[in-house]
Amino acid sequence: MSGVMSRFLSNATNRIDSKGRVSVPASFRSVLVERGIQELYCLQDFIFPAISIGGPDLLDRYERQIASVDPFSPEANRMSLLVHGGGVFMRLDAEGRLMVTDFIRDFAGISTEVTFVGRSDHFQLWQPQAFHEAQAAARAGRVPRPA
Amino acid sequence: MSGVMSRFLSNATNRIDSKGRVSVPASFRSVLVERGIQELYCLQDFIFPAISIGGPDLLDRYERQIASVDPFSPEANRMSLLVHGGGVFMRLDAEGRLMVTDFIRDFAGISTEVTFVGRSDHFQLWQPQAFHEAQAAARAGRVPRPA
DNA sequence: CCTCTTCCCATTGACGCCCATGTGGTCCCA
DNA sequence: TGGGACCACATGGGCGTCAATGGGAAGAGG
Repeated sequence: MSGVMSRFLSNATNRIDSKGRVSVPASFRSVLVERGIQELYCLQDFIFPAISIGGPDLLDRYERQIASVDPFSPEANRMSLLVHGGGVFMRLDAEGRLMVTDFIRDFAGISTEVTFVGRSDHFQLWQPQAFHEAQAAARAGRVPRPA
Repeated sequence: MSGVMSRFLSNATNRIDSKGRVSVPASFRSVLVERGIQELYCLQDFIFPAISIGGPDLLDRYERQIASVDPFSPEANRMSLLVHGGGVFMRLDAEGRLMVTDFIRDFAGISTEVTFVGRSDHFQLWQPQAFHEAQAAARAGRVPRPA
């Protein structure tokens, strides 16, 4: 069971409440539990107007990439600006909700609803219509336009 | 808990008050406590218009970097000028605020608001708009890929 | 004597923690 | 097979706590 279930799949759209919270889909939450993920690392996607969310290992992978070049080089400085300066740790509340901060709203263009999209080892937050359009574009075989 | 959190991550923008003080984000302050950092070493970033802040170990790392290049090169000369001639020690007040001196204002172009940017082992002070532009530019460049 | 700094306290708004409600779906049983 | 109890999950909101901010007053230094 755990083998198949322990990855983020499919998508779901939930509403943001008056306090700016949104429920993470239960199927995603169970994956987080199976993977032992308690701290969520959130990062602006490099291509799409979406927020990528995963465990601390997601950050580790980017840091290994940064470590592979000269740490004082402009290249490392630039990557750190994105990965460290643009990333945030968050945690869910007791009911499995997360705060939709301005950081998320502004970058993803989210206002009242959030679409959760599974990406196997992590998941993403999208503005619902933007997700549908990106998916339609992908289905048509065209190259999606970056933000 | 402390393992994951004990690095500077994400960004936040705070206001400078009439006395020229600004609150360091609580998440950054807790990292300073975990690392036992009481004296803050501040210097100009080599690439961006930003002030880098960390513990005394930050100075050590920069000195090692200078030592690793030809000591008579223009590059080493320039770095030494910034690190030794431009660096300054500061401490926070009881409420966790720091004074925004002219040294900081002039170099970073800061006037009324400061953006704190996490850089893992240190953090930086940016003029808010400049930070957003630098991040957008970094994202538009070559994309870091997870290992 | 005046200015700049440091220490202290007040305010307020945001966030975390908690419990309540509603709704859709499922399972059981008549 | 239709009805009803039950349950999981999404959602709503109260309330206490803490961070960010503002400003007064005492102290140091020119």
